[in-house]
Amino acid sequence: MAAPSGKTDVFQAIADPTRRQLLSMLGEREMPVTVISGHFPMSRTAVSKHLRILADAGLVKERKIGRETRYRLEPEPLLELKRWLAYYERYWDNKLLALQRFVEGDETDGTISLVASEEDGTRSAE
Amino acid sequence: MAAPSGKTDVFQAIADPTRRQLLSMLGEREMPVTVISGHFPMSRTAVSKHLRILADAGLVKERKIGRETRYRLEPEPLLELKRWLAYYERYWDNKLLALQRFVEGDETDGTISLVASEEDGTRSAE
DNA sequence: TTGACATGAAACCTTTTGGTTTCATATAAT
DNA sequence: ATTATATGAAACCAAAAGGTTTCATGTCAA
Repeated sequence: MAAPSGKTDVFQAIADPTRRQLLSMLGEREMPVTVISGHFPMSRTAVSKHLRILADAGLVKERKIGRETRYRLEPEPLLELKRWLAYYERYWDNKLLALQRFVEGDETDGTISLVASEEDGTRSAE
Repeated sequence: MAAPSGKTDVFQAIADPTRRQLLSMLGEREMPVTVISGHFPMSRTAVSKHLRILADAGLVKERKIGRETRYRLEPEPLLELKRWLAYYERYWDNKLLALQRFVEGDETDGTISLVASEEDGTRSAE
């Protein structure tokens, strides 16, 4: 499960479904490893390794209390994801996209005409 | 690079930096494989496989024109990511979070008192 | 002080990933 | 008709990922 190396990328960190579940679970409340791993079908050690990866990505913070280590969500690194995603917002209100495809459609064999996207039934010139 | 199997998860798809770069490149304009791969330090075949993964995730659409295949961005699946991320917005304007940590911070002696989760009834107050 | 918890580190194993090279096929160009 | 281009499929490979089991260490409870 990834060398315990430092600094994992946030995209990488959230790629795994188990880790996403961990995040949502730790968002609710801070929890020690044993309790956390009780919710998963894998060994405690495996969960522990996932937690390390999340920690390396800064998505989770640990805090020792007596003999147990509690983990909690640290949402800040998700902002990077948010920023990345923000770039693509421009494609959702798809005026730009429609225009772009119109232009591209032009320099081909003509088979493609500008069929607009699903939610824009208005405009399907032919 | 993943068996050419069907249906790749979008989180998985964007985990790879090369694939993220592909997305941004194909957002600009539709392009054939050879041109695309010219921008990457790896073989054309490798790029082609990345494109297949993106296509499996629905993030990219292909269209054959003569002997070439052109790829373009299909942003729609990113909405899943957006929705996922939206859940964590609540942690950024962190009133809730602050309160939660205050309560948790109270039981630093290791005795878990009242904070019992839905499913871990096992460890309730004593 | 002895024993039971909680946890991480190590070593190990199997499957997936990201990449390569070689080959086959379809279309274009001469 | 023949050759060149564009691309995907196959077979192969090394490294990373996701797990497991075993062991060591630190802390709490009797």
